[in-house]
Amino acid sequence: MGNGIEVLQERGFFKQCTDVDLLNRLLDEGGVRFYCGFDPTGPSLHAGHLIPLFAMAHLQKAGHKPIALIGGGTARIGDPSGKTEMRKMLTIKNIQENAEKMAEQIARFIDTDEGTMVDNAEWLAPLNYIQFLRDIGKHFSVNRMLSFETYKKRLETGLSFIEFNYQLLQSYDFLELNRRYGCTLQIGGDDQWGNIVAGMDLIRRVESREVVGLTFPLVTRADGKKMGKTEKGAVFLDPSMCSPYDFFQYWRNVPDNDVEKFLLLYTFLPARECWRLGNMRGQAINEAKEVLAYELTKIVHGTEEADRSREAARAAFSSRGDDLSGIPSIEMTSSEIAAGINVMDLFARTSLCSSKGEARRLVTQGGARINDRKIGEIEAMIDSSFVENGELLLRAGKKRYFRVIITG
RNA sequence: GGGGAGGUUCCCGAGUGGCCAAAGGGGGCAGACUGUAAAUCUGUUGGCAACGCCUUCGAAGGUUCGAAUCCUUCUCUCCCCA
Repeated sequence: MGNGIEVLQERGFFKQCTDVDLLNRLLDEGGVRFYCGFDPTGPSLHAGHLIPLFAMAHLQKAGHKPIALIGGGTARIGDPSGKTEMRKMLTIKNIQENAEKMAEQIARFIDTDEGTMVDNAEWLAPLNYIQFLRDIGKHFSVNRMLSFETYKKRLETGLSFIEFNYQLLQSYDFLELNRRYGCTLQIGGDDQWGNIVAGMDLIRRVESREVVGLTFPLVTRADGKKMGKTEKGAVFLDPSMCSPYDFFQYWRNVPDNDVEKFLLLYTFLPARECWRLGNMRGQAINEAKEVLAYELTKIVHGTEEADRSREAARAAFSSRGDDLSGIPSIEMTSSEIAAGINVMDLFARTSLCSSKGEARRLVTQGGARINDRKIGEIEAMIDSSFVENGELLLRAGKKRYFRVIITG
């Protein structure tokens, strides 16, 4: 078994490292304490967080000890890295709620025994300003900070002092984790490079200890679309914000040229298998996409949901299978449907259309179907005669499905 | 603190009294093509009880028959000076 670094390199997690030789020496010794931060600025982790989660899992499998740092303190500030605008301030209560949800989600990826989940609010919140400036602030050169790309960019659009301080806080986190847990490695997305290097420098100055930083490449899609974005927003890990079926479908529909890369990054399948699947061409690569979607959905939502999603997708798009239960649904009473409901009203009630105007457009343009029957008239009334097997299968366009289950 | 420039629909960005629900681009959605891919082409893109009505152009007032466009106050951002 290797020290973990070759796994990361082989699978595409390796972008930059502050000192590869040192990293190798450290990892060879085994049991390295490493950390990665997650700021609880939203109610759920999303596709963009998957890379660090998988990286942590790989390193843990190689025998190292992860620390998932929840940025309950730093989230009160907002990291300007990679952003062009200031992030709006969140309430402390809000941040705490987010933090709890994120902790649960992170726990799906790493084994969280022995207190490997910490919140930096623990040491950042009680900080004394004057003391912090004396102890930590003196080690930072504004000139140097301004030379960083992230700040340069923000100088054009505006950078508040509070955001400018983010780097000091993240550096202090690294220092604190080094002191408390002997943490010697910080990993993160490449947009964190500046912050990681700053933390490394701080530890060298204050503790005279050498630590290492490693970043992952920022993942992009071959078609230039934003990673993890759907028409309705981000691909969240929280099933109430993005259903397992929709999550599955996002990965099932990834561009051909990304399949191999994503299999390596977002599944635990052996690299050899990823390459094999990624090499498929034409029609055949759909099989590889299904594997990608299935494996990832399984990790995030569990085997049962992954099975249901796959079955539903097969039933909807191919002749294989007939179990559509994995497709998102709402319920409607039989008396309600017996009375009849207008097509537009019906579609507008599902997540297929967000307004009646949108539903009208869908129907007018010929994209609305119920149980495979095209509905082109906006006045059309849907009643019991449309029901099959106790439900209505609504379809918008070629690949968006939704079920209306008739009850009572 | 002084001076200047600005805040427009999901985003960027036109519009400086009626022809403005607001150009253009991006994004989204739909149709054609196809492999539940990409690329391309076409249409469409505030809401609704829809030949009409309502809400939107930083916020609140005001002028006017009529304002995103004019005036007042407030607020936020950027730039220059201190």
